[in-house]
Amino acid sequence: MSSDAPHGLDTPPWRRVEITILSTARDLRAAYDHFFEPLGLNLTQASVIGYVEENGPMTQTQLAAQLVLGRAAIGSTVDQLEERGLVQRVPNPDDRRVWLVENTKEGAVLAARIVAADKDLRDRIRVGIGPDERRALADVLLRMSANAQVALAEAEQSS
Amino acid sequence: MSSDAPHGLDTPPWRRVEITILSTARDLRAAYDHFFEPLGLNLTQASVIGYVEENGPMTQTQLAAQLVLGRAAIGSTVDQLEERGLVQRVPNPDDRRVWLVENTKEGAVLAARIVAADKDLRDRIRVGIGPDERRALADVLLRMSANAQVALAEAEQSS
DNA sequence: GTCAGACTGTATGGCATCGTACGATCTGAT
DNA sequence: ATCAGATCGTACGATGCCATACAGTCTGAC
Repeated sequence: MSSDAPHGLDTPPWRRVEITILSTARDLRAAYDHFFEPLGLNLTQASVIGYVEENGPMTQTQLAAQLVLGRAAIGSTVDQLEERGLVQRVPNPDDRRVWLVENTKEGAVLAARIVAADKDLRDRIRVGIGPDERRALADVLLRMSANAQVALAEAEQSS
Repeated sequence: MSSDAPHGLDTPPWRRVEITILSTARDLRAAYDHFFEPLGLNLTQASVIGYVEENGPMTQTQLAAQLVLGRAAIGSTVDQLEERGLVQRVPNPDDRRVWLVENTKEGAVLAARIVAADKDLRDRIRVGIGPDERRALADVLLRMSANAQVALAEAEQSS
């Protein structure tokens, strides 16, 4: 959260929704990273462990799709987690291109604490925001995302 | 926008609003960057020129506050723009700590094209999204931002 | 006046993610 | 059986931003 230029409710920074989305994203990331810091994790790392714990072993591409990140980003995240023994890559005999990422025992233990910290922060972030508002929020965001992707594709094509 | 793991409406990626915000932010940035690419600018650079053109010369700290970025980020952006002769730092006799950032003639010329491209893309991104929805969106985002900042401050304090 | 504290811009190092290119592997059409 | 094309994970360089620390400058209290 840009501590230099805090961006509170009192001083709506700019009328442009787009800027607000970008800065909110930064604030969220900062908050999550700090909440996971006692566990020695950042948001992405925690998400990987949490997601694998919840849904079982899966390939990196599947993880990337679910967390909406590129394959490269997931790859390096798994590297970090593997180095710390929280996650392991298991070969898949059916498809030798891929790994199945699964939590180690240590990772599974940590996952419980991740879920707890995650729920704690999520509840804090959602204070005063109802489920209907969150649904509307996600809905509009997804539409904007889709619009942005269409615009991007057209721009790339015409160049 | 993670071209590896596109994140369309058909496949809602994860139920978590927070992830959606982060990925939408990336999509928006990608779209803006590509739209400004013919001008040789990225989103931040274009915003600086556009904002200065609209509101007159201002200090870097003011710019940072308005664009919701840190002072360092603005500083390096102004560096880049100054190098290209689009912007200049004018000393302020009343306060020798600060510069007034203003557009050069060349910058002002470019500003017109920036505003046009900006409006074009903004219209595309807002297709199917009414002003009321945008207001609600910004409102909820700002509240989430504020909540995140509170949570962050408490986390830092307790550590 | 003076001086502690606040503020401005800069320098530096770090981090998460992207885009692209690559070799390895799978798949489907022929 | 083969082979072109798609897909997987990885490597590499680039980018945008942050946090921190710093020196110069202003400001307000005494």
